[in-house]
Amino acid sequence: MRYFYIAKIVIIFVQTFIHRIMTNQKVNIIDIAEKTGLSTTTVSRVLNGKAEQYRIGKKSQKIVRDAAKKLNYVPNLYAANLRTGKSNTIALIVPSLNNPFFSGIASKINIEVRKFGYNTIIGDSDENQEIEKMELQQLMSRNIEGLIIVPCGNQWEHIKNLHDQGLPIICIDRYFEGLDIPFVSTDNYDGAYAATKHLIENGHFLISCIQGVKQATPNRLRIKGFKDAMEESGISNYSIVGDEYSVQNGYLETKLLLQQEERPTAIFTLSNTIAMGCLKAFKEENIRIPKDISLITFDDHPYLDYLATPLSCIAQPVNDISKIAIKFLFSRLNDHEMKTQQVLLKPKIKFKESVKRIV
Amino acid sequence: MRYFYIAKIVIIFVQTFIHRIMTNQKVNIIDIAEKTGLSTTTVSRVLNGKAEQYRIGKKSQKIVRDAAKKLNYVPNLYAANLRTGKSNTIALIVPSLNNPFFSGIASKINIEVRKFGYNTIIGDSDENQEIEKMELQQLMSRNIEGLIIVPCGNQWEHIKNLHDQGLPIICIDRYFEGLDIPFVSTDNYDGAYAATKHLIENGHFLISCIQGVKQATPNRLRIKGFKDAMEESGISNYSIVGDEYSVQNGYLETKLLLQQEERPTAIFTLSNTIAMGCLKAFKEENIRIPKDISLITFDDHPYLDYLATPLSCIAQPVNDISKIAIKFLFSRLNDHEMKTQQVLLKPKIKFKESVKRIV
DNA sequence: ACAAATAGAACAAACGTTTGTGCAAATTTT
DNA sequence: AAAATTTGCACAAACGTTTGTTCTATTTGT
Repeated sequence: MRYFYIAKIVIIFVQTFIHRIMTNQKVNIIDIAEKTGLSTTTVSRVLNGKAEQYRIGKKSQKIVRDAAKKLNYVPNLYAANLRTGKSNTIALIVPSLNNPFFSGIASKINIEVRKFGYNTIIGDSDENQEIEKMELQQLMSRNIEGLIIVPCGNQWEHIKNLHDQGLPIICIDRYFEGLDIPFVSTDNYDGAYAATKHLIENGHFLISCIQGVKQATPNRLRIKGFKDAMEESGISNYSIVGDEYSVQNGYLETKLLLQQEERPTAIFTLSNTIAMGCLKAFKEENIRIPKDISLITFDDHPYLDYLATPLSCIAQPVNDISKIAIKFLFSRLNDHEMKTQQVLLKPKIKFKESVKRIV
Repeated sequence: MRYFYIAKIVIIFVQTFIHRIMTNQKVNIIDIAEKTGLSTTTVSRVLNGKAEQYRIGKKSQKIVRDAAKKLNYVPNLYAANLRTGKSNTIALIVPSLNNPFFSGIASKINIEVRKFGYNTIIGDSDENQEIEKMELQQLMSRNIEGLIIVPCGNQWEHIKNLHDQGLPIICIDRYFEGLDIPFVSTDNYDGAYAATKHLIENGHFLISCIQGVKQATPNRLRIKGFKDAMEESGISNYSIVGDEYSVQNGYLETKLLLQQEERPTAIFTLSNTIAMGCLKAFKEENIRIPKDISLITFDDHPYLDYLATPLSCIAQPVNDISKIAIKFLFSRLNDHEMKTQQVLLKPKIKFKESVKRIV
C-alpha cells in the first residue's frame, strides 16, 4: 500500500515533468511560489516592484527574484492585462511602410515609445481605408492604450468613434479639420505657398501641380497654398492633376503633361513618391532638370542630394512631428482631462538645383 | 414595498448604465449572453465560427450575431489568449526601420502575415544587440507564435534558446552558420564575387571594399567573395575598411580612402547606407562617378536609377525573401516536426553607369 | 407507445495574473 | 504584562474567454 502511493507520486511527478517538456510549458508565478514556499501574491508583488509598498521582507524578495531568474520566468502579459486592463501598448498605423517618409516616422516612434516602457504595434493600411478599419478593429481587441495614426482616405467616423470612447488618439501628417481629434502635422498651406512663390519668382507661370489623395486635408491645403500663390500673382492658367500618393501616379501624370501641346515649365509634386514617378517619366522622355523643366517637391529624402540634379524640396520636420506626437499621447495617457491639442509645424524649404530661373 | 423594489431595480439599472458610460466599459460575451438570453458558451461558439460543429440553431446564431453587432462587441484577445494560449501574433525584428531595405521587408511581411489571420509586431533593434534581447524578452511575454528576425551582432545564444524552446524562428538577411536555425537570405558570396569580377573585368585592380558589421555572416561571406575574386585574378593589393552598416561609416571611410596617396580606382560598398555615405563624401570632394572613381554597391533602391550617375548594384530579392520566410514560418506553425530549412537566393546584378572601363 | 438517437444549448472549470482584505507573529508602547 | 502597533505574508476573487462534458427536449425508429 505504501509502495503504491510512492509509485503514484513518482508517476505524477514524471507525468508533470514530461508534460512540461512536451508541451513546452512556460514557468509561471505559481511555479515560483511552489519553489520558494511563498504565495503567488508575494511573488507577484516582488516581481512588480511593489515589494516595499506591501512590506515584503528583504530576504523573501531576494529568494523570489533568484528563483525567477533561475527558472527563466517570463511573465504572461495576457494574464496580467486581463486582470489589470493595462496593455502597455500603443498602436501606430501608417499608409505604407514602404514610403520612407512613414518608415522614418515609424522608426522614430517605435524607439521613443519604448522609453516610456510601452510597446508599439505597427500597422500598414496600404492606403486602403477598409484595411485601416480592419486593423483598428484588431488593435482594439488588443486593448491598445493609445493610437497614433496617419489616416488614409477621408472617412473619419471610425476614428472619431474611438476618440469618443476615450481612446487617446493623435493624427499625424494627415488629419481632419473641424474635429476635436488632436493632430501634429506640417503647415501644408505654408509649404505649398512658399514653393509655388519660389517657382513664380523664378519666372515660371506655366506650372502644373501633381497631387495625391484629393480629399485628404494636407492635400487640400497644399492645393490651396498653390492656388493662392498662383492667383495672387495673377496667374490663373495652371493645372492640377493626379489623385494618389504613388510613384505610379507621378509617372502617368507626368507622361500626360509632357504630351500636351503647351508643356508646363515647372512641376510641383506633392510627395516624394510622386516626385519619383516624375523622375522616371523624365528619364524615359530624356528630359533634363532644370534645363528642360523645373521641379520642386514636398518631402525630403537623403537621396535627393545625390540625384542627377539635386531636388529642391519642402522638408517636413519628421523628427519633431514624431516627438511631439508621442509627447501629446503620453500626456493624455497620464491626464485624461487634457484638452485637445492641434499643432502645425513650419516646413523648411530647401533650395537646391532643380528650379531654373527663366526670363 | 412594491415601489421600493421597482425603485431599487431602477437604481441598479441606472448605476450600471452610468458605470458603463463612466468607465467606458467594453461589452463582453457575458453582456451578449444576457441580452440574448443565451449562454456565454453559445455566444462564444457562434462568434468563433464553431456553431455548426456544436449544433447551434440557425436562429440562435443570427440572434447572437445581431446582438454582437448592435452592441459593437470587440473580443478581448487577452482573455482568449489566456485561455487558448494562441496569440495569433508573430514578431518581426529588424535592425532599423529607417533602412529602406528593412522597411521594405517589414511592409511586405506585415501585409503577407495578415493574410494568414495573424498580426505582426515589429521591433526595431536599432542595430543594438542589447535592445534586441530586451525586445525579444518583451515579445515572449506576448506569447508570439513565431519570429522573423534580422539579427544584429554576432551573439546567437538568446535566439538559439528560443529556437530550442520550440519557438518557430526564421532568420532573414543575416543569419548564423553552423546552427540549425532556418534562414532565408541572399547568396552573399555569389553577389560579392560577381560584383568584384565585374570591376576587375573593367580593368580595375585598385579596389577598396567598405564593409558593414564585421562579424555578421552576410558581411563575412561578402568579404570572402570579394577576396576570392581578387585573388583569383592575382590581385592581392586591396583594402577592406569600415565596420558598420551606416551612412556615417560610408562617409568617413570614403573620406579616408580619398586621402590616400594611392587612391583606389573603384569602391565596392556592402550596403545601400554605406553607398549613400560614399556619395556624400564624393560630392564634398567634388569627385565624379565614374569619371574619377567607379562604384558598385550591395542593395538596390528605387532612387539609384535617378542619381547623377545611376549606380550599378547587387539587388537582393527582397520580395522573395519575405515571401519564402513567411512560407517557412507558417509551415512550421502547422507542422511542428518540419525540418530546418536554410536557403540562399541568388542576387541579381544590375549594370548601370557607375563602373568605368579603364585601360 | 416506448426506446434510441439527435439536436440544441448550458454548466463549470481553467488559463496566469493582480489586489483588497485579513490574519498571524513579532515588535514596540504603555 | 497587557495593549497597541507594525511587519510579513496568504486567501480568494476577479479579469473575459474557451471547451469538455452534461443535460433536456425533440425527433426518429420500431
